[in-house]
Amino acid sequence: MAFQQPLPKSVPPAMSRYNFKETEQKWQSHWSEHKCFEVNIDPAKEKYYVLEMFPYPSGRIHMGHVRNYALGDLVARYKKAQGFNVLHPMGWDAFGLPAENAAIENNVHPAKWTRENIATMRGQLKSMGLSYDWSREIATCEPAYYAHEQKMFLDFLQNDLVYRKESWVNWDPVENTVLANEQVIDGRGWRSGAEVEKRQLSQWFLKITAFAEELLQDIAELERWPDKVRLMQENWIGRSEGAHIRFQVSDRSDQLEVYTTRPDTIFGASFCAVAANHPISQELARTNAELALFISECNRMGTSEAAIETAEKKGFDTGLTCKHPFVEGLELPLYVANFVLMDYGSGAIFGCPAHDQRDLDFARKYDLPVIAVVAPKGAEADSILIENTATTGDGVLINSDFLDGLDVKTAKTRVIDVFEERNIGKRAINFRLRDWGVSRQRYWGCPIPVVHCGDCGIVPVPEEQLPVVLPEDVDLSVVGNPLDRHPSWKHVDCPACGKAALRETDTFDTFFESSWYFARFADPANADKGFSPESADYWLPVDQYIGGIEHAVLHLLYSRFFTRALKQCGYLSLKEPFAGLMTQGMVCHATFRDERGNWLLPDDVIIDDNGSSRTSAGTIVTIGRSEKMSKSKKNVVDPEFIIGSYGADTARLFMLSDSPPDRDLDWTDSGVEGAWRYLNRLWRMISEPSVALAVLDTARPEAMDGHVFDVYRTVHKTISGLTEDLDRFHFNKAVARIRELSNTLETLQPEQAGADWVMRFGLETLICLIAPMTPHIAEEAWQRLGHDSILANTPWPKADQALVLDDMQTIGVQVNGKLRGTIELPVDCPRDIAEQQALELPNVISAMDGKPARKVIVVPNRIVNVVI
RNA sequence: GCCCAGGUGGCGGAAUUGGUAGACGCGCAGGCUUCAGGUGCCUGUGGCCGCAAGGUCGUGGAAGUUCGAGUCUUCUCCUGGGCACCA
Repeated sequence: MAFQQPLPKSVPPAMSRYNFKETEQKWQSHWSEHKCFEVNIDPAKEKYYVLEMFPYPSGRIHMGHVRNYALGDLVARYKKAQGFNVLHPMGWDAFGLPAENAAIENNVHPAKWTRENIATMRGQLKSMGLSYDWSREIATCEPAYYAHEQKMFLDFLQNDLVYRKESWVNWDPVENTVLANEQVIDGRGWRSGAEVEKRQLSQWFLKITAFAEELLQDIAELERWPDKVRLMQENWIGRSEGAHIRFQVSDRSDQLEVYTTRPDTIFGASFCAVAANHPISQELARTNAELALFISECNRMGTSEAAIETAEKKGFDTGLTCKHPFVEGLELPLYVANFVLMDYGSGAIFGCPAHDQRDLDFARKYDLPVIAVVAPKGAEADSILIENTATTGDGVLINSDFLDGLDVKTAKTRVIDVFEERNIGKRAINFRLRDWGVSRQRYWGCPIPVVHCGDCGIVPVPEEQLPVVLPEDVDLSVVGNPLDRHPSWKHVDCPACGKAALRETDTFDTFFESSWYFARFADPANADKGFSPESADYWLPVDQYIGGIEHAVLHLLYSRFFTRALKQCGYLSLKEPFAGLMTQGMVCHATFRDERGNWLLPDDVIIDDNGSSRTSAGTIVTIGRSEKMSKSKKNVVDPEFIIGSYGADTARLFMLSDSPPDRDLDWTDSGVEGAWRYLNRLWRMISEPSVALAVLDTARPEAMDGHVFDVYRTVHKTISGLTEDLDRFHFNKAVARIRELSNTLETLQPEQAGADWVMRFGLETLICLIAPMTPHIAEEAWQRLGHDSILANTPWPKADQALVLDDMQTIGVQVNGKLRGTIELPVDCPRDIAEQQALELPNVISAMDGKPARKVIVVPNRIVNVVI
C-alpha cells in the first residue's frame, strides 16, 4: 500500500492538498509549548480522570494501542471542551517477562531493552497527537515508582493482608526456573523442551479472599461498567452456598471433610473422592507406588478448568471407605480423582452420580451405584432412569429418608440443619476466588522487601532502607534466578538482630504495579509516598477507564482489591478505582498465505483491480478470514507506517469510524483511504468553500432563505445528536453525523440569503465537533477560519433546543402492518387528523381494496396502521 | 465441559422504549473534469418481477406473542471470546 503525496509547486497554497506532516508537527509542538494538557488540582473546577490502560513497552506500538489511545483521547478532549479539569496521563507497565526473554535471546540487559523501547514508543505516541499530561509520565521499573509499592506491601503485611504458604508451580528442570502457564506447551518448557514438573514453593499471597464478599457485592455499584465484565467478575469470584460435611473414614481416626453445594443429594452418594494433592492422597502415596504414579499423572495434567473438565474422569481406589452419615452400614469407597481440585472447597467431594455429570461419568467408568434422589417436577418417582445424563435441575426429593417430598431448596436447608444438630457438618459459603500469589521467581520485577533470618524468621525491610533496588549487574546467560545467583545482593545483615541473613529473591507479579498506577498518576512526583491523600481525594476515582477486554478479570479485580487494601491501610478513602469502564474490541485484518501455506504480510500482497491477489513475485495468494492482528499470522499493519503515509488524524478517524468501540474492528486499506479522503474534503471545504464565508464574529442575519434555515437547523441537530453519541460511546455514529453535516453544508448555494453566515457557522461547528477525533487538522482549520485561540481550549458547541426539534415530521402509514406510504404531519398531531390523512393516501386506498378499516392504530409521532 | 457475546446488502455497520430496515462509509456501475492514471464532482446501488407506477421477498434457521418483530419468548445452527503465573 504505497502512497505518495504529490504537492506540485505550481499549485497556489490555498489549492494545495492538506499537508498533514507539517500540520501535525506544528500543533503537537504548539500544544506542548503552551502546556495545553498539563493539569493541577483546582478545587474550583470539576475534575474528570480519563485513563487508558498503560502499555507494556514491548518495542513498538501496535494497532491495538492506536485504537485504545484514539478512543481515550477522544473522551479526554471532549470532556476538556465541556469544561472539566481533565487528568489524562500515560506511563509504562515496564516490568515483565518479555524483557528477560529479549535479554536471553539478544544479549541485552532488560533495563536497557525496556528503556529503549519506552523511548521508541513514547515518540510513536507523541506522533499521534494525544492530549496527555506528559509531565506525569511514569515507568514502573524505576525505583521511584516501585519504592512505594514495597512500602504498601509492608503495610499490607502489618494489616494482616499478606501471608506465606506452600504452593504449586510449573518447574522447568533445565532452566531451573518457574514457568508461566503459557510457557508450558504440551507439558514441556517452551524454550528447553524439558518435561515440566510440579513443585511446591513457599510463596507470598495477598488475601484477596478476605474481600471476596465485598468485591462481589460492590459489582452492583459499578453502573458504568459493561455488563459482560461485571458478569465475568461475578463468575470469577464464584460464590456458592453449601455445606462442609465430615465423613468418618473407616478404620482410621481421621475424618474427611468435603464441601458440597448439593447436600440435599446426600442419600444419592455412592463414593467420596479427594484431590491428588490432598493430604490423605499424599500420605497414602508414600506407601503405595501405584498411587504415587497416578498422582504424578494427575500433576502432569493441565491445571486449567477447561483441561480438567474435558479430560477423561479417572480415579484411583484407595481401598479406604467412608461411612455414610445417615445410612447405617453404608460404606462409600474413597478415590483419588483427577477432577477434584485441591484449591477449591476442601479438596474433597462426595459423589452423587445421578445429579452431577462428572460424578456420573466417573461412576459409569468404575461401575459405582447410581441412585436418583431428585425427581424432576411431574415425573413419577419409579419411572426415573438415569443413563448417561445427570439431572441437575429442581425437583422433589425421593429415596432420601427424612428429606423425601421436599423441593431441592428446602431439602438443602433441612439437611444442613440436621448436620449442624448432629455436629457432623455446617453451612458454608465458598468462593472460587483464591488468594493472589504474588511471588515470582524472576529477575525483571519489583523486589519483595523482606529478609529471611535464621534466627528471626521473616523480617520486613525497615522503611528507611527502602527501596530495595533491583541490581542491574546480573548475568542472564546462566540458567536460574539471577537474583538468587548474584554474588552479593542477597547477603544482608538481619535488620532485627544484625546477623548474616538473606534477602527474599522473589519479585512481585507485575499485576502488582498495575494495581495502583492509576493512583500514582494523581501525584507522580511524590518522593515520600505513593500519592498524597489530597491528590487522591481530588483526582480519584478514574472517571473513564479504557482498555482491552482481556483485562476484564485479573487486572481489574486486583485493582479493585488493591484499592480496598490501601483504604484499610489508610492511604485512600475510596473503594472502587474505576467508576466507568469501556472495553474495546480487537483490531483485525485479513490473513494471507502463499501456495505453501506460509503466512504473508499484507505489504507483500498485491490485490489487482479484478480482485485477484498475488505476491509481488507473481505467485498465488490465498486470502483468509479477518483475524486479530498478530505477529504469528503476519496480518499486521505498522501504525508508524500509516501515520507516516496518511497522518495521525487519518489513523484516528478510521479507528473511530468503522465499528463501535466494544466490537472488533477490521483494519482495511479502503477504510483508511476513505478516512483520508474525508479529511482532504474537509480541508477543501475550509480552504475553498463553495459559499464565501461571512466575516468572523458577525451576528446571525435576520433574513434567511428557507433551505438555508433548514441547514442551520441541521447544524444544531448535529450538535445535539453527536453530543449524545459521544456520551453513549457511539463514536462510529458520531463520525457518520460529521459526514452528514458535511454533505448538508455543501448543499448551500451562494445566492441564498444567509448562506454565507450559515456556512461559516456550520464549518466552525463541524471543526469543533471533529476536534476530539482529528485534533491537528481541526486546529489548523480553526486558525484558517480566522481564530487565534487554541481550539483544544475552546468550549464545546451548544445546540439551541428550539431548533433541534422539528415541527413537521414524516409518519409511515401501514395497511395490515405493511408500509404503503408516508404522510407529513405536525408534531403531536391529533389522532383523528392523522387517521384521516392516512386513509386518504391513494396507495392506502388501493391496498385496502374496497374493504372497510376494522381498526386504525395511531401511535402519535410514530406510525399509523390500518387493519382491514 | 461450563460461562458469555455476536449473526442485518457485495463489505464495515445504522435503526432510544416493539413503530418507515439498510443512516454513514467502503465497494461497484454510469457520467463529467483530466493528455492519461490517480484525485475531485454528479447520479444510481438489498434480491426478484416491471418501461414505469408499483408489487413481492428480505435482518442465520424454525416456531410463537402482537395491529405491527432486526428488537420480545422458545427451540436450533454457526462464529468468536473467557475459564487463575503473557500483559
